[in-house]
Amino acid sequence: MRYKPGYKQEKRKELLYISGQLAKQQGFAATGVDGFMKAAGVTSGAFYSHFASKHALLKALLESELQQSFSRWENNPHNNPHEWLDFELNRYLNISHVQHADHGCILPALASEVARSDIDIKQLYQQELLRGHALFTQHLGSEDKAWGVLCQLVGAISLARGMADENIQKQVIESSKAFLKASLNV
Amino acid sequence: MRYKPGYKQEKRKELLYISGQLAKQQGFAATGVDGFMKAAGVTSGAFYSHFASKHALLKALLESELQQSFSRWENNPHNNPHEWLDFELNRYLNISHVQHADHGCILPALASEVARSDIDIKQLYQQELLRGHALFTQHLGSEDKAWGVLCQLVGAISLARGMADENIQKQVIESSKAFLKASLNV
DNA sequence: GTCTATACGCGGATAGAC
DNA sequence: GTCTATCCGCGTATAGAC
Repeated sequence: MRYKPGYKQEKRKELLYISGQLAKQQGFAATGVDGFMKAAGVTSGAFYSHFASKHALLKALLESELQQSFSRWENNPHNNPHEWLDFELNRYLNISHVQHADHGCILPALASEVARSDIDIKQLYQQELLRGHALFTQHLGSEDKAWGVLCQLVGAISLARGMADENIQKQVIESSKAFLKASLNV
Repeated sequence: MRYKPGYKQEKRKELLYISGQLAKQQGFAATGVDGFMKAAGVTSGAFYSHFASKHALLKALLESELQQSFSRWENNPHNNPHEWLDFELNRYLNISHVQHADHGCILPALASEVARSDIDIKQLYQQELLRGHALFTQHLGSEDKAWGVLCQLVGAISLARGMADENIQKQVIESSKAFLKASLNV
């Protein structure tokens, strides 16, 4: 065998990482298989030895990215609710997240593409998001607040990314952050 | 002349209306010029006598749809802040809006496509959204609250649309609504 | 496992008849 | 103003050599 055992698994992870960046930046549907693979330094022919179809890539991508998001939330080092929330808000609602979608959360980047996908994509998405919601509920002490914060985070980044001026982008996320802090007396 | 004067303008409005529904449902980039025109009962050749390019259609679409959203907010019949907000929340955050994107607000449907568009699209988007923000500020008495509510509305619909089960969709928007009502003591 | 080459369809846009 | 026909590039996916 010309390739080490375990090579394929590592290569797959690498492809997912690079494709994830590109999908978040340019959109998943808008990027061709050629584009994804060119960014990873291989050709489109190689793609199909890792994924059955482009649809399969989207599913693997969502799973990988949502699990990473969950991990980040889980690894928040703070314990008391106030500090925990503050840490998340500062990490999520900042100008760098608005301007560099490729290194950001997949939720605001691909929400509308998931909304237009078929049922198995939505089920995966829902399942992972419910895990996130449970974690937020645990820290915020309320299911409503947990959804409220999640929706606010996604909405703020989504809206800010459409703005032409950086100052307006900042205004949106800073207002959103202030609104959340005032709303959650935790 | 075989066509009445004013015909072209009316036809353009009709094309915008139908294209808007399709763009919100399927995505703008994902729908071809053929698709838009087929829905309107004409062929792709006719398209180019109304719009210079597909890009020009997106711009016209955003302008038309955002002005409609603004009009809806403006025509809210209530005057006192509490009733005004209640009316908006009930209109925006309901299961029908989640499930029928084609008749809904353009913000959650095309936010990510605007984020990936060029500067003149973003400038138009920003300009119209700032008008909306000013209106919300006027009724809520706070710029932070106005952005907070706008972000929450967009985020809630965006997240809910990715959910596989209707019950979870309802949970998201009802929680979001409850969160907003609790946060805004207007 | 990755490469090149290729089949085949769809996308945006234009030309010319009516 | 709208139609049909068409150019050309890009997209997904497959076949076969290495």
